Amino acid sequence: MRDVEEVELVTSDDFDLKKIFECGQCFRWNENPDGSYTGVALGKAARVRRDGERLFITGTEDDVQNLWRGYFDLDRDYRVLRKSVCVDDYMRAASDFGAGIRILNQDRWETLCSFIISQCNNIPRIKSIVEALCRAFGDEVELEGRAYFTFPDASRLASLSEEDLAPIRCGYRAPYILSAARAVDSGALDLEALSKTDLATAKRALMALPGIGEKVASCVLLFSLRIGSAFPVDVWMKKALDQHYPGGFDPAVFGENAGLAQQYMFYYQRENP
DNA sequence: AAACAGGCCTAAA
DNA sequence: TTTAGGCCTGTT
Repeated sequence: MRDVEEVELVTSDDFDLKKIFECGQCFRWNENPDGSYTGVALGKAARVRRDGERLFITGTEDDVQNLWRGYFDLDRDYRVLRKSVCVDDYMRAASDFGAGIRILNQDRWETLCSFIISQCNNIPRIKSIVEALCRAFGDEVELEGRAYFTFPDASRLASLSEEDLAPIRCGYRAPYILSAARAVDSGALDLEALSKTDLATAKRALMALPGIGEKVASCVLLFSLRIGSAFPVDVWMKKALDQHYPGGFDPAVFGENAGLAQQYMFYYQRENP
């Protein structure tokens, strides 16, 4: 294995690789035996590792400035954000426990497609379907002598048939993927434009597509459109809310940080069932 | 073997 | 407006 160029990521305190990659927001990063993570995002394969307090990622300084800085949301101070969601004892505990989580700014189309796949599936299967999709239709990229595959563009999938998707074994989600791909490819659904609108507008536009409901739409808003008030509620979140807010709950108390509050609640619930 | 998994859709009250 | 059942597939 030849030496791979690597640069240091400068971060604030709240940056925990395990929590960031395993709090349910992404599906393409995997832990290595040494505790580093390898994954593919934004068209690049990369490995991220911790060395004490320091953090390194393969690639160039340009990659950090142009890709990873935004992807890892490095320009926001999560210690401040974390404090802002401590509205009660429960949230204090949850955000304490989840300290280190950051909300990634992921590719919009990849996020939409991945969360369509996520419905009624467990994480291992979501990951295996996404991986199969990339292997079949993405571009090959190399890292440390190994081949990885980028997430295929909407335009690449738009021309496919359900039969073409059969090998990835995504079941009844195949037509949903294709219709979303065609909507994005044709411009009927402009994800970048939606990222400049508000929660209600963006959510409505996404939910107009078949196979995209409240939950999937909310994940897309939060994880790729930078709409921080989005508050995805899945089965884990339902449990958490029933348990801690039996009288009902309005995420508006968190304002623009509702999504981050959701991540803390979700992670706390999953790790302490 | 039958139930279930990080939803969504449709039909029916 | 809310609720039940079905849906591809893989795993337990």
